Amino acid sequence: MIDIVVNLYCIMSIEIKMSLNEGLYLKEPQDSKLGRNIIKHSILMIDEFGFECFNFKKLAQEINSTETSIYRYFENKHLLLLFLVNWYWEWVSYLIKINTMNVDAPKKRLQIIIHSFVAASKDNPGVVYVNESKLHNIVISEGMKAYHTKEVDEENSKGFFKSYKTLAKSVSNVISEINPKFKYPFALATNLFEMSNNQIYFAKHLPKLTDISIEKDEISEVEDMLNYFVEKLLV
Amino acid sequence: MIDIVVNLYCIMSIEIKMSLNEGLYLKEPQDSKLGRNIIKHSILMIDEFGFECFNFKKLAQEINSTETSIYRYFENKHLLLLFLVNWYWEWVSYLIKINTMNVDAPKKRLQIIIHSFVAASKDNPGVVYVNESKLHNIVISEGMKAYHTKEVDEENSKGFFKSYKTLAKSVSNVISEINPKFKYPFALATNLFEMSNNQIYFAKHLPKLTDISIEKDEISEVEDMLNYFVEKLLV
DNA sequence: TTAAAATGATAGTAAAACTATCATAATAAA
DNA sequence: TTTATTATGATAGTTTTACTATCATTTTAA
Repeated sequence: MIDIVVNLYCIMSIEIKMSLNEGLYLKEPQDSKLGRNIIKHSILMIDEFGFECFNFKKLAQEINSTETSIYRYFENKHLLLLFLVNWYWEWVSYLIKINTMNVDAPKKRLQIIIHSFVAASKDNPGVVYVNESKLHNIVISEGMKAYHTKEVDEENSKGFFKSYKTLAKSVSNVISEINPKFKYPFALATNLFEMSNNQIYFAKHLPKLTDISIEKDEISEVEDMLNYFVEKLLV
Repeated sequence: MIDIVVNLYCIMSIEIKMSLNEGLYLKEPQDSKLGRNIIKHSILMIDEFGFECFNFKKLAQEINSTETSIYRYFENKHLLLLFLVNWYWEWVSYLIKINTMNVDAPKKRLQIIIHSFVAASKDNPGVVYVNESKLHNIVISEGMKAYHTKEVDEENSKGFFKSYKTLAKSVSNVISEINPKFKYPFALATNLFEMSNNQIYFAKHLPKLTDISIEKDEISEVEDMLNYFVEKLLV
Protein backbone atom coordinates (compact mmCIF):
# COMPACT_ATOMS: atom_id res chain seq x y z
CA MET A 1 0.00 0.00 0.00
CA ILE A 2 2.58 2.50 1.05
CA ASP A 3 4.83 1.29 -1.73
CA ILE A 4 2.22 2.08 -4.34
CA VAL A 5 1.59 5.53 -2.92
CA VAL A 6 5.28 6.27 -2.89
CA ASN A 7 5.58 5.03 -6.41
CA LEU A 8 2.73 7.12 -7.71
CA TYR A 9 4.14 10.10 -5.86
CA CYS A 10 7.50 9.66 -7.54
CA ILE A 11 6.05 9.30 -10.99
CA MET A 12 3.98 12.44 -10.59
CA SER A 13 6.90 14.48 -9.39
CA ILE A 14 9.13 13.40 -12.22
CA GLU A 15 6.51 14.39 -14.77
CA ILE A 16 6.70 18.08 -13.92
CA LYS A 17 10.11 19.13 -15.11
CA MET A 18 10.56 22.71 -16.24
CA SER A 19 12.51 23.28 -19.41
CA LEU A 20 14.45 26.43 -18.78
CA ASN A 21 17.04 28.30 -20.82
CA GLU A 22 20.18 26.18 -20.92
CA GLY A 23 22.43 29.16 -20.29
CA LEU A 24 21.07 29.39 -16.76
CA TYR A 25 22.97 26.35 -15.56
CA LEU A 26 26.15 24.45 -16.37
CA LYS A 27 24.54 21.06 -15.80
CA GLU A 28 20.79 20.36 -15.63
CA PRO A 29 20.05 20.29 -11.89
CA GLN A 30 16.62 18.72 -12.30
CA ASP A 31 18.21 15.48 -13.57
CA SER A 32 20.28 14.40 -10.57
CA LYS A 33 19.83 13.92 -6.87
CA LEU A 34 22.51 16.48 -6.01
CA GLY A 35 21.02 18.95 -8.47
CA ARG A 36 17.55 18.64 -6.99
CA ASN A 37 19.06 18.98 -3.54
CA ILE A 38 20.72 22.22 -4.59
CA ILE A 39 17.38 23.55 -5.81
CA LYS A 40 15.52 22.39 -2.74
CA HIS A 41 17.90 23.70 -0.11
CA SER A 42 18.80 26.92 -1.90
CA ILE A 43 15.09 27.79 -1.79
CA LEU A 44 14.91 27.01 1.91
CA MET A 45 18.08 28.92 2.73
CA ILE A 46 17.44 32.01 0.60
CA ASP A 47 13.96 32.22 2.10
CA GLU A 48 15.32 31.92 5.63
CA PHE A 49 18.48 34.05 5.50
CA GLY A 50 17.99 36.26 2.44
CA PHE A 51 19.89 36.29 -0.82
CA GLU A 52 22.80 38.42 0.41
CA CYS A 53 23.60 36.12 3.33
CA PHE A 54 23.23 33.00 1.24
CA ASN A 55 26.30 31.48 -0.42
CA PHE A 56 27.50 28.22 -1.95
CA LYS A 57 29.75 27.37 1.01
CA LYS A 58 26.84 27.42 3.46
CA LEU A 59 24.63 25.55 1.00
CA ALA A 60 27.30 22.89 0.58
CA GLN A 61 27.52 22.38 4.35
CA GLU A 62 23.72 22.15 4.57
CA ILE A 63 23.44 19.39 1.98
CA ASN A 64 26.68 17.61 2.95
CA SER A 65 28.34 18.36 -0.34
CA THR A 66 31.12 20.71 -1.42
CA GLU A 67 31.38 24.17 -2.92
CA THR A 68 33.12 22.66 -5.96
CA SER A 69 30.23 20.33 -6.66
CA ILE A 70 27.69 23.14 -6.56
CA TYR A 71 29.80 25.24 -8.92
CA ARG A 72 29.51 22.35 -11.39
CA TYR A 73 25.78 23.08 -11.63
CA PHE A 74 25.63 26.88 -11.40
CA GLU A 75 28.20 29.50 -12.38
CA ASN A 76 27.36 31.60 -9.33
CA LYS A 77 24.56 32.41 -6.94
CA HIS A 78 23.12 35.08 -9.21
CA LEU A 79 22.49 32.54 -11.96
CA LEU A 80 21.00 30.18 -9.40
CA LEU A 81 18.56 32.94 -8.42
CA LEU A 82 17.74 33.52 -12.08
CA PHE A 83 17.13 29.80 -12.45
CA LEU A 84 14.74 29.78 -9.48
CA VAL A 85 12.87 32.87 -10.66
CA ASN A 86 12.51 31.38 -14.14
CA TRP A 87 11.30 28.15 -12.60
CA TYR A 88 8.66 30.20 -10.76
CA TRP A 89 7.53 32.03 -13.89
CA GLU A 90 7.25 28.74 -15.78
CA TRP A 91 5.30 27.26 -12.92
CA VAL A 92 2.85 30.20 -12.87
CA SER A 93 2.45 29.84 -16.65
CA TYR A 94 1.73 26.16 -16.15
CA LEU A 95 -0.85 26.89 -13.45
CA ILE A 96 -2.55 29.47 -15.64
CA LYS A 97 -2.62 27.06 -18.53
CA ILE A 98 -4.27 24.21 -16.68
CA ASN A 99 -6.65 26.46 -14.74
CA THR A 100 -7.94 28.39 -17.75
CA MET A 101 -8.06 25.38 -20.06
CA ASN A 102 -11.83 25.23 -20.41
CA VAL A 103 -12.62 28.85 -19.64
CA ASP A 104 -13.64 31.05 -22.55
CA ALA A 105 -14.78 34.34 -21.03
CA PRO A 106 -11.67 36.57 -20.97
CA LYS A 107 -12.78 38.37 -17.79
CA LYS A 108 -13.00 35.07 -15.98
CA ARG A 109 -9.64 34.03 -17.40
CA LEU A 110 -8.00 37.18 -16.05
CA GLN A 111 -9.51 36.47 -12.65
CA ILE A 112 -7.99 33.01 -12.75
CA ILE A 113 -4.65 34.46 -13.85
CA ILE A 114 -4.65 36.85 -10.91
CA HIS A 115 -5.54 34.07 -8.54
CA SER A 116 -2.83 31.88 -10.03
CA PHE A 117 0.06 34.14 -9.17
CA VAL A 118 -1.23 35.76 -6.01
CA ALA A 119 -2.33 32.54 -4.38
CA ALA A 120 -0.01 30.30 -6.37
CA SER A 121 1.53 28.82 -3.27
CA LYS A 122 -1.79 27.71 -1.82
CA ASP A 123 -3.06 25.20 -4.34
CA ASN A 124 0.31 23.56 -4.53
CA PRO A 125 0.61 20.98 -7.31
CA GLY A 126 3.67 19.55 -5.64
CA VAL A 127 7.06 19.16 -7.18
CA VAL A 128 8.88 17.20 -4.51
CA TYR A 129 12.06 19.23 -4.39
CA VAL A 130 10.44 22.67 -4.72
CA ASN A 131 8.60 24.33 -1.88
CA GLU A 132 6.42 26.58 -4.02
CA SER A 133 5.26 28.67 -1.10
CA LYS A 134 8.81 29.55 -0.08
CA LEU A 135 9.80 30.08 -3.69
CA HIS A 136 6.94 32.56 -3.94
CA ASN A 137 8.34 34.37 -0.89
CA ILE A 138 11.73 34.51 -2.58
CA VAL A 139 10.19 36.00 -5.72
CA ILE A 140 8.44 38.58 -3.53
CA SER A 141 11.52 39.51 -1.52
CA GLU A 142 14.42 38.94 -3.92
CA GLY A 143 12.88 38.44 -7.37
CA MET A 144 13.66 41.88 -8.75
CA LYS A 145 17.36 41.36 -8.03
CA ALA A 146 17.33 38.80 -10.83
CA TYR A 147 16.97 41.57 -13.41
CA HIS A 148 18.29 44.66 -11.64
CA THR A 149 21.95 44.19 -12.47
CA LYS A 150 24.47 45.79 -14.80
CA GLU A 151 24.44 42.59 -16.89
CA VAL A 152 20.70 42.76 -17.62
CA ASP A 153 21.10 43.62 -21.33
CA GLU A 154 23.66 40.90 -21.93
CA GLU A 155 21.55 38.35 -20.05
CA ASN A 156 18.43 39.48 -21.84
CA SER A 157 20.09 38.85 -25.20
CA LYS A 158 20.85 35.31 -24.02
CA GLY A 159 17.13 34.76 -23.38
CA PHE A 160 17.36 34.60 -19.59
CA PHE A 161 14.07 36.45 -19.17
CA LYS A 162 12.10 34.65 -21.80
CA SER A 163 9.82 32.90 -19.31
CA TYR A 164 8.72 36.23 -17.87
CA LYS A 165 8.18 37.69 -21.34
CA THR A 166 6.09 34.72 -22.44
CA LEU A 167 3.98 35.01 -19.32
CA ALA A 168 3.54 38.76 -19.80
CA LYS A 169 2.57 38.22 -23.42
CA SER A 170 -0.11 35.65 -22.59
CA VAL A 171 -1.61 37.88 -19.88
CA SER A 172 -1.54 40.91 -22.17
CA ASN A 173 -3.46 38.89 -24.79
CA VAL A 174 -6.26 38.27 -22.32
CA ILE A 175 -6.27 41.96 -21.36
CA SER A 176 -6.56 42.94 -25.01
CA GLU A 177 -9.38 40.45 -25.46
CA ILE A 178 -11.32 42.12 -22.67
CA ASN A 179 -10.71 45.60 -24.03
CA PRO A 180 -9.04 45.77 -27.46
CA LYS A 181 -8.71 49.54 -27.18
CA PHE A 182 -6.76 49.48 -23.93
CA LYS A 183 -3.41 51.10 -24.67
CA TYR A 184 -1.23 49.42 -22.05
CA PRO A 185 -1.79 45.65 -22.01
CA PHE A 186 1.86 44.77 -21.28
CA ALA A 187 2.34 47.45 -18.65
CA LEU A 188 -0.83 46.31 -16.92
CA ALA A 189 0.20 42.65 -17.12
CA THR A 190 3.63 43.19 -15.60
CA ASN A 191 2.27 45.69 -13.12
CA LEU A 192 -0.18 43.11 -11.81
CA PHE A 193 2.77 40.88 -10.93
CA GLU A 194 5.02 43.59 -9.61
CA MET A 195 2.25 45.28 -7.66
CA SER A 196 1.16 41.99 -6.15
CA ASN A 197 4.67 41.18 -4.98
CA ASN A 198 5.34 44.70 -3.80
CA GLN A 199 2.18 45.14 -1.83
CA ILE A 200 2.57 41.77 -0.14
CA TYR A 201 6.13 42.76 0.76
CA PHE A 202 4.96 46.11 2.10
CA ALA A 203 2.20 44.46 4.14
CA LYS A 204 4.84 42.26 5.78
CA HIS A 205 7.61 44.78 6.29
CA LEU A 206 6.53 48.37 5.62
CA PRO A 207 2.80 48.36 6.44
CA LYS A 208 2.50 52.14 6.29
CA LEU A 209 3.10 51.93 2.54
CA THR A 210 -0.01 49.88 1.79
CA ASP A 211 -3.67 49.37 2.65
CA ILE A 212 -3.22 45.62 2.74
CA SER A 213 -3.15 44.29 6.27
CA ILE A 214 -1.25 41.21 7.24
CA GLU A 215 -3.56 40.49 10.16
CA LYS A 216 -6.30 39.60 7.76
CA ASP A 217 -5.55 37.32 4.84
CA GLU A 218 -3.16 39.53 2.90
CA ILE A 219 -3.15 37.15 -0.05
CA SER A 220 -6.87 37.35 -0.71
CA GLU A 221 -6.85 41.08 0.06
CA VAL A 222 -4.29 41.61 -2.70
CA GLU A 223 -6.31 39.40 -5.01
CA ASP A 224 -9.42 41.50 -4.36
CA MET A 225 -7.46 44.69 -4.95
CA LEU A 226 -6.02 43.54 -8.27
CA ASN A 227 -9.43 42.39 -9.48
CA TYR A 228 -10.85 45.76 -8.53
CA PHE A 229 -8.08 47.60 -10.38
CA VAL A 230 -8.53 45.48 -13.49
CA GLU A 231 -12.29 45.94 -13.42
CA LYS A 232 -11.93 49.73 -13.24
CA LEU A 233 -9.20 49.96 -15.85
CA LEU A 234 -10.71 47.70 -18.49
CA VAL A 235 -14.35 48.80 -18.56
CA MET B 1 29.95 90.56 -11.79
CA ILE B 2 31.18 87.01 -11.82
CA ASP B 3 31.76 87.22 -8.10
CA ILE B 4 28.17 88.10 -7.43
CA VAL B 5 26.87 85.28 -9.61
CA VAL B 6 29.12 82.79 -7.92
CA ASN B 7 28.03 84.08 -4.56
CA LEU B 8 24.37 83.82 -5.36
CA TYR B 9 24.93 80.34 -6.71
CA CYS B 10 26.64 79.28 -3.52
CA ILE B 11 23.95 80.72 -1.33
CA MET B 12 21.22 78.98 -3.29
CA SER B 13 22.95 75.63 -3.17
CA ILE B 14 23.59 75.85 0.54
CA GLU B 15 19.94 76.63 1.24
CA ILE B 16 18.71 73.25 0.03
CA LYS B 17 20.02 70.84 2.62
CA MET B 18 18.00 67.73 3.27
CA SER B 19 17.49 66.75 6.85
CA LEU B 20 17.62 62.99 6.85
CA ASN B 21 17.48 60.41 9.62
CA GLU B 22 20.71 60.66 11.60
CA GLY B 23 21.12 56.91 11.75
CA LEU B 24 21.81 56.86 8.03
CA TYR B 25 25.28 58.35 8.42
CA LEU B 26 28.08 58.51 10.97
CA LYS B 27 28.93 62.12 10.18
CA GLU B 28 26.71 64.56 8.25
CA PRO B 29 28.12 64.43 4.70
CA GLN B 30 26.27 67.56 3.56
CA ASP B 31 28.36 69.71 5.94
CA SER B 32 31.87 69.14 4.59
CA LYS B 33 33.66 69.26 1.28
CA LEU B 34 34.70 65.61 1.50
CA GLY B 35 31.18 64.58 2.49
CA ARG B 36 29.62 66.36 -0.47
CA ASN B 37 32.25 64.81 -2.71
CA ILE B 38 31.30 61.37 -1.45
CA ILE B 39 27.65 62.07 -2.29
CA LYS B 40 28.46 63.54 -5.67
CA HIS B 41 30.80 60.85 -6.91
CA SER B 42 28.94 57.91 -5.39
CA ILE B 43 25.93 58.99 -7.48
CA LEU B 44 28.06 59.22 -10.62
CA MET B 45 29.75 55.87 -10.01
CA ILE B 46 26.68 53.87 -8.97
CA ASP B 47 24.88 55.21 -12.03
CA GLU B 48 27.76 54.27 -14.29
CA PHE B 49 28.85 50.89 -12.91
CA GLY B 50 25.87 49.69 -10.88
CA PHE B 51 25.57 49.21 -7.14
CA GLU B 52 27.17 45.75 -7.03
CA CYS B 53 30.36 46.89 -8.79
CA PHE B 54 30.60 50.05 -6.72
CA ASN B 55 32.71 50.05 -3.56
CA PHE B 56 34.43 52.45 -1.16
CA LYS B 57 37.91 51.64 -2.41
CA LYS B 58 37.08 52.68 -5.98
CA LEU B 59 35.20 55.74 -4.72
CA ALA B 60 38.22 56.76 -2.63
CA GLN B 61 40.50 56.52 -5.66
CA GLU B 62 38.05 58.58 -7.73
CA ILE B 63 37.93 61.46 -5.27
CA ASN B 64 41.58 61.23 -4.20
CA SER B 65 40.72 60.25 -0.69
CA THR B 66 40.97 57.03 1.32
CA GLU B 67 38.68 54.16 2.22
CA THR B 68 39.12 55.02 5.90
CA SER B 69 37.89 58.57 5.36
CA ILE B 70 34.75 57.39 3.59
CA TYR B 71 34.00 54.90 6.35
CA ARG B 72 33.99 57.87 8.74
CA TYR B 73 30.86 59.14 6.94
CA PHE B 74 28.99 55.95 6.13
CA GLU B 75 29.00 52.56 7.86
CA ASN B 76 28.89 50.74 4.53
CA LYS B 77 27.71 51.10 0.97
CA HIS B 78 24.23 49.86 1.79
CA LEU B 79 23.67 52.75 4.18
CA LEU B 80 25.09 55.14 1.61
CA LEU B 81 22.48 53.85 -0.87
CA LEU B 82 19.76 54.30 1.76
CA PHE B 83 21.00 57.84 2.31
CA LEU B 84 20.82 58.61 -1.41
CA VAL B 85 17.37 57.08 -1.80
CA ASN B 86 16.10 59.05 1.19
CA TRP B 87 17.63 62.17 -0.25
CA TYR B 88 15.68 61.47 -3.45
CA TRP B 89 12.39 60.95 -1.62
CA GLU B 90 12.89 64.15 0.33
CA TRP B 91 13.69 65.98 -2.86
CA VAL B 92 10.52 64.69 -4.57
CA SER B 93 8.50 65.76 -1.52
CA TYR B 94 10.09 69.18 -1.74
CA LEU B 95 9.27 69.46 -5.45
CA ILE B 96 5.67 68.43 -4.84
CA LYS B 97 5.37 70.94 -2.05
CA ILE B 98 6.57 73.93 -4.05
CA ASN B 99 4.76 72.91 -7.23
CA THR B 100 1.36 72.33 -5.61
CA MET B 101 1.61 75.31 -3.30
CA ASN B 102 -1.14 77.37 -4.86
CA VAL B 103 -3.13 74.56 -6.43
CA ASP B 104 -6.41 73.64 -4.80
CA ALA B 105 -8.09 71.16 -7.14
CA PRO B 106 -6.98 67.70 -5.98
CA LYS B 107 -7.07 66.24 -9.50
CA LYS B 108 -4.67 68.92 -10.66
CA ARG B 109 -2.49 68.33 -7.60
CA LEU B 110 -2.23 64.63 -8.39
CA GLN B 111 -1.20 65.47 -11.94
CA ILE B 112 1.53 67.69 -10.59
CA ILE B 113 2.59 64.95 -8.17
CA ILE B 114 2.90 62.47 -11.03
CA HIS B 115 4.86 64.94 -13.08
CA SER B 116 7.11 65.69 -10.13
CA PHE B 117 8.44 62.18 -9.71
CA VAL B 118 8.32 60.98 -13.31
CA ALA B 119 9.99 64.04 -14.77
CA ALA B 120 11.73 65.09 -11.56
CA SER B 121 15.11 65.13 -13.19
CA LYS B 122 14.08 67.50 -15.95
CA ASP B 123 13.15 70.64 -14.07
CA ASN B 124 16.27 70.40 -11.98
CA PRO B 125 16.33 72.87 -9.09
CA GLY B 126 20.05 72.34 -8.74
CA VAL B 127 21.85 71.20 -5.67
CA VAL B 128 25.46 71.57 -6.72
CA TYR B 129 26.76 68.23 -5.51
CA VAL B 130 23.73 66.12 -6.58
CA ASN B 131 23.04 65.21 -10.18
CA GLU B 132 19.30 64.70 -9.78
CA SER B 133 18.91 63.06 -13.16
CA LYS B 134 21.49 60.38 -12.36
CA LEU B 135 20.10 59.97 -8.88
CA HIS B 136 16.71 59.33 -10.48
CA ASN B 137 18.34 56.63 -12.62
CA ILE B 138 19.80 55.06 -9.50
CA VAL B 139 16.39 55.03 -7.83
CA ILE B 140 14.96 53.37 -10.95
CA SER B 141 17.69 50.74 -11.24
CA GLU B 142 18.81 50.14 -7.65
CA GLY B 143 16.22 51.83 -5.43
CA MET B 144 14.38 48.71 -4.37
CA LYS B 145 17.60 47.21 -3.04
CA ALA B 146 17.45 49.82 -0.30
CA TYR B 147 14.51 48.03 1.31
CA HIS B 148 14.79 44.47 0.02
CA THR B 149 17.19 43.16 2.65
CA LYS B 150 16.99 40.89 5.67
CA GLU B 151 17.51 43.95 7.89
CA VAL B 152 14.42 45.75 6.60
CA ASP B 153 12.41 45.37 9.83
CA GLU B 154 15.28 46.51 12.02
CA GLU B 155 16.02 49.46 9.75
CA ASN B 156 12.35 50.31 9.52
CA SER B 157 12.14 50.51 13.31
CA LYS B 158 15.04 52.98 13.22
CA GLY B 159 13.01 55.20 10.89
CA PHE B 160 15.18 54.68 7.81
CA PHE B 161 12.13 54.68 5.50
CA LYS B 162 10.30 57.61 7.02
CA SER B 163 10.85 59.86 4.00
CA TYR B 164 9.12 57.36 1.73
CA LYS B 165 6.27 56.90 4.19
CA THR B 166 5.71 60.62 4.53
CA LEU B 167 5.65 60.98 0.77
CA ALA B 168 3.23 58.06 0.38
CA LYS B 169 1.00 59.54 3.07
CA SER B 170 0.81 62.93 1.40
CA VAL B 171 0.01 61.39 -2.00
CA SER B 172 -2.62 59.11 -0.47
CA ASN B 173 -4.27 62.18 1.08
CA VAL B 174 -4.70 63.75 -2.33
CA ILE B 175 -6.07 60.46 -3.69
CA SER B 176 -8.61 60.31 -0.89
CA GLU B 177 -9.57 63.90 -1.56
CA ILE B 178 -10.36 63.04 -5.17
CA ASN B 179 -12.36 59.97 -4.22
CA PRO B 180 -13.01 59.49 -0.48
CA LYS B 181 -14.51 56.07 -1.12
CA PHE B 182 -11.47 54.67 -2.89
CA LYS B 183 -10.28 51.73 -0.79
CA TYR B 184 -6.59 51.68 -1.68
CA PRO B 185 -5.08 55.17 -1.44
CA PHE B 186 -1.71 53.99 -0.09
CA ALA B 187 -1.37 51.08 -2.47
CA LEU B 188 -2.17 53.37 -5.39
CA ALA B 189 0.27 56.02 -4.15
CA THR B 190 3.19 53.62 -3.79
CA ASN B 191 2.23 51.80 -6.97
CA LEU B 192 2.45 55.04 -8.93
CA PHE B 193 6.09 55.34 -7.84
CA GLU B 194 6.99 51.71 -8.25
CA MET B 195 5.18 51.35 -11.55
CA SER B 196 6.81 54.48 -12.90
CA ASN B 197 10.29 53.25 -12.00
CA ASN B 198 9.59 49.73 -13.19
CA GLN B 199 8.14 50.64 -16.55
CA ILE B 200 10.95 53.09 -17.27
CA TYR B 201 13.42 50.33 -16.39
CA PHE B 202 11.59 47.84 -18.62
CA ALA B 203 11.50 50.34 -21.50
CA LYS B 204 15.27 50.66 -21.23
CA HIS B 205 16.23 47.03 -20.65
CA LEU B 206 13.33 44.62 -21.15
CA PRO B 207 11.14 46.37 -23.73
CA LYS B 208 8.95 43.31 -24.30
CA LEU B 209 7.60 43.74 -20.78
CA THR B 210 6.05 47.15 -21.40
CA ASP B 211 4.16 49.28 -23.90
CA ILE B 212 6.39 52.26 -23.21
CA SER B 213 8.88 52.84 -25.98
CA ILE B 214 12.25 54.37 -25.38
CA GLU B 215 12.44 55.70 -28.94
CA LYS B 216 9.75 58.19 -28.15
CA ASP B 217 9.97 60.20 -24.96
CA GLU B 218 9.58 57.41 -22.41
CA ILE B 219 9.28 59.87 -19.55
CA SER B 220 6.22 61.65 -20.90
CA GLU B 221 4.75 58.34 -22.08
CA VAL B 222 4.90 57.01 -18.53
CA GLU B 223 3.43 60.24 -17.25
CA ASP B 224 0.51 59.91 -19.68
CA MET B 225 -0.01 56.30 -18.67
CA LEU B 226 -0.08 57.05 -14.94
CA ASN B 227 -2.51 59.92 -15.48
CA TYR B 228 -4.73 57.60 -17.49
CA PHE B 229 -4.63 54.91 -14.78
CA VAL B 230 -5.45 57.42 -12.06
CA GLU B 231 -8.30 58.89 -14.10
CA LYS B 232 -9.85 55.45 -14.62
CA LEU B 233 -9.35 54.28 -11.06
CA LEU B 234 -10.62 57.36 -9.24
CA VAL B 235 -13.78 58.25 -11.18
C1' DT C 1 34.23 -5.92 -15.88
C1' DT C 2 35.57 -1.73 -17.28
C1' DA C 3 35.30 2.92 -18.98
C1' DA C 4 33.24 7.24 -18.14
C1' DA C 5 30.80 10.35 -15.61
C1' DA C 6 29.70 12.39 -11.10
C1' DT C 7 31.08 13.75 -6.74
C1' DG C 8 34.31 14.74 -2.95
C1' DA C 9 38.57 16.45 -0.66
C1' DT C 10 42.05 19.68 -0.32
C1' DA C 11 44.26 23.73 -1.26
C1' DG C 12 44.79 27.92 -3.09
C1' DT C 13 43.96 33.04 -5.12
C1' DA C 14 41.93 37.64 -5.61
C1' DA C 15 38.96 40.89 -4.25
C1' DA C 16 35.59 42.93 -0.96
C1' DA C 17 34.46 44.64 3.31
C1' DC C 18 35.91 46.16 6.83
C1' DT C 19 39.21 47.79 11.42
C1' DA C 20 43.24 49.64 13.95
C1' DT C 21 46.89 52.73 14.51
C1' DC C 22 49.56 56.58 13.85
C1' DA C 23 50.70 60.85 11.27
C1' DT C 24 49.62 65.22 9.41
C1' DA C 25 46.79 69.10 8.00
C1' DA C 26 43.17 72.36 8.76
C1' DT C 27 40.34 75.11 11.95
C1' DA C 28 38.68 77.29 16.02
C1' DA C 29 39.45 78.86 20.82
C1' DA C 30 42.51 80.85 24.20
C1' DT D 1 49.97 83.51 17.83
C1' DT D 2 49.90 79.49 20.15
C1' DT D 3 47.47 75.57 21.26
C1' DA D 4 43.89 72.29 21.40
C1' DT D 5 40.63 70.04 18.60
C1' DT D 6 38.85 68.06 14.69
C1' DA D 7 39.27 66.28 9.97
C1' DT D 8 41.72 63.77 6.84
C1' DG D 9 45.46 60.75 5.08
C1' DA D 10 48.74 56.80 5.01
C1' DT D 11 49.74 52.23 6.00
C1' DA D 12 48.82 47.82 7.27
C1' DG D 13 46.23 44.32 8.71
C1' DT D 14 41.88 40.65 9.26
C1' DT D 15 37.99 38.11 7.77
C1' DT D 16 34.82 36.67 4.45
C1' DT D 17 33.29 35.88 -0.21
C1' DA D 18 33.67 34.21 -4.62
C1' DC D 19 35.76 31.66 -7.06
C1' DT D 20 39.60 27.97 -9.55
C1' DA D 21 42.80 24.02 -9.95
C1' DT D 22 44.08 19.45 -9.09
C1' DC D 23 43.65 14.90 -7.83
C1' DA D 24 41.12 11.08 -5.53
C1' DT D 25 37.14 8.31 -5.04
C1' DT D 26 32.60 6.71 -5.88
C1' DT D 27 28.66 5.75 -8.84
C1' DT D 28 26.55 4.50 -13.17
C1' DA D 29 26.11 2.71 -17.71
C1' DA D 30 28.04 -0.03 -21.56
